[in-house]
Amino acid sequence: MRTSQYLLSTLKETPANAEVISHQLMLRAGLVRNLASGLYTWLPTGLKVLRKVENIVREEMERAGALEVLMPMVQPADLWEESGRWDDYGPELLRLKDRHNRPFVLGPTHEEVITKLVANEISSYKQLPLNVYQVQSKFRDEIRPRFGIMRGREFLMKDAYSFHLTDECLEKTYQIMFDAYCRIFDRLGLDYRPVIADTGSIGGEASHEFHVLAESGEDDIAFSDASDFAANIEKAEALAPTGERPAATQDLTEVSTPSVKTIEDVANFLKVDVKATAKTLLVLGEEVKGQPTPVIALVLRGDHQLNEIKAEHLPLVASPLTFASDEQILAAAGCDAGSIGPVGLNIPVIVDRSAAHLADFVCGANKNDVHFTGANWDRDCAEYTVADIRNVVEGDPSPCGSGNIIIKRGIEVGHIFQLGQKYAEAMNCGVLTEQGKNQTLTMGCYGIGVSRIVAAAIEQNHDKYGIKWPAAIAPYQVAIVPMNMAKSARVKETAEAMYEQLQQAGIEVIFDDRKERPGVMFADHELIGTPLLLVIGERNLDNQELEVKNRITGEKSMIKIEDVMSLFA
RNA sequence: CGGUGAUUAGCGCAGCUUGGUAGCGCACUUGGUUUGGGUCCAAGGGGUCGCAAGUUCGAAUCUUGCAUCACCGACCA
Repeated sequence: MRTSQYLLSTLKETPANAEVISHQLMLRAGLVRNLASGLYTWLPTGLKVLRKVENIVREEMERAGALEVLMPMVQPADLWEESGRWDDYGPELLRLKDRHNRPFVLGPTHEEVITKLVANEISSYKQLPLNVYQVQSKFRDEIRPRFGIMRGREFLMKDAYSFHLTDECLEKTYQIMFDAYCRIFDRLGLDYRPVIADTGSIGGEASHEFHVLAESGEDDIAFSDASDFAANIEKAEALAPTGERPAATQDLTEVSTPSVKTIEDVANFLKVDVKATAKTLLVLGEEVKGQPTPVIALVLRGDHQLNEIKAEHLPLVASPLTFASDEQILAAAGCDAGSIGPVGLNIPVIVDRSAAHLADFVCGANKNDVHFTGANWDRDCAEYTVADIRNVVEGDPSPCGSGNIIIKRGIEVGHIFQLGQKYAEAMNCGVLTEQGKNQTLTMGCYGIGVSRIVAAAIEQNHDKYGIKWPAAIAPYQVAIVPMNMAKSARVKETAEAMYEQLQQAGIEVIFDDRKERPGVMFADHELIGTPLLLVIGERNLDNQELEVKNRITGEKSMIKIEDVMSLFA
């Protein structure tokens, strides 16, 4: 490609509303342009990268035995009613109507469509297992799109779905896909980790996420410092403290704590360690028909934070997790938030394992501006259950039994699930077995955020000059940068010949034939991140040499013109 | 959904306090100059000042409403 015939679209200045480095560089290098919140146009350079990622994903899917299909983005609402997700999915699901006033959705994912298809197409166990995938645009009406391509509303996703007669067969395919995902991220040249994950709104049993490690990631990942253990913090188990709970030594005592609200304030005011306090959060319980909404108390050690995912998985607690309103708090506890405690509370109390290990602790007294000191479980509050409801923190013992927890940020670029029969059952998707009996299929599903990978790759590979693409996804492998081509016939001839030769060899080459000064060309190609620059200048032509600059290592070297092709061997 | 801030040329911004019909840098066009790290000079083109209403002889500027965009928060006991 000649730059004179190309849409280079680089920017010198960083657009004001781009926050993270990948978003800034994608705009400056002319990869994407914003259309509206969370919606982007891919420019030629960006699209080349996107397609490369897509092709690597596609090759590995084919190698894993998955079959490519393409499903519609617009899906009839009744499919979603059949699966139950019309009600469950929430406002991220964009709903719309056609001219006949029939309801549709813009697909955020395709379990319904594929399960319906398989229910219609597959009728015998002999056709199983089946694994199909597509690379297609998804639409999720995100509450807050941000970080450019990273959390857009419309984005490119590879989604695969597998269908099986037995759980054993599903597990086998799950492992094949797990391995395929590792190969994909290896080939992409990314620093990534597979982590144990929660299944979220998709539903199902076993699940792993694949995270690209980066400071700007939106997820916290808990690692063990002594083993391979890695889990999304949503899922990382906080173990109970070891040993017996210390015995009570203090009497339960009311203390006045006027206008002291937060747990830090209480600890400071009473001159105790936050770790010796318990905080009590009121959330809504699971509705029982014909009765007022129940309120549940969750008790945590003062320095710990509630894990909403763990909490909403508890049978008593409503899902999604909803905090009680001020009125509901007053009705249930007889005081305002800030003075609630488990002692004498007349609602179900669920205590985190660490909070349950406290003795002589500080907590609210269910009277405004009053707290207890010297509170003790069983003696002062007998009715409670213990559960793991907090986030792990650095230094906690790892749930794998070896080492301690460290926490890093990650960008979720892949997620695989063992779904089980949730959709197959709802959509009546089954086959005849060898014994001639109808059997519901069991499913797996496997997603990769193709467009998000482009942003994640930049987060991991950049410097102050711009993007440093891993070779596998660089838009061009090499750039020809001629010095003063307009004046030097020799430079022009050499550059043109080099361009011709590289093109003939099938190498993706961008030839900067603009009438620009060298600095402009260098800056542009460094911004775009082309891995190799061939600098052709008058001063080296007497020796039949040109300069090779490596964008990744920064190394410069001279090479004979006749030897250039050896760079691509 | 809550909070904060922004909206003036493709991009980055000034002008607004104190109302008089819009400016700077980059980018773009033309001519010249320069040519191994974002040259320099000159001349140009491009804006319903987010939208709507109001105040006023007169509104980018003051008032009100709305919209859009961004960031933070949605963990508060």
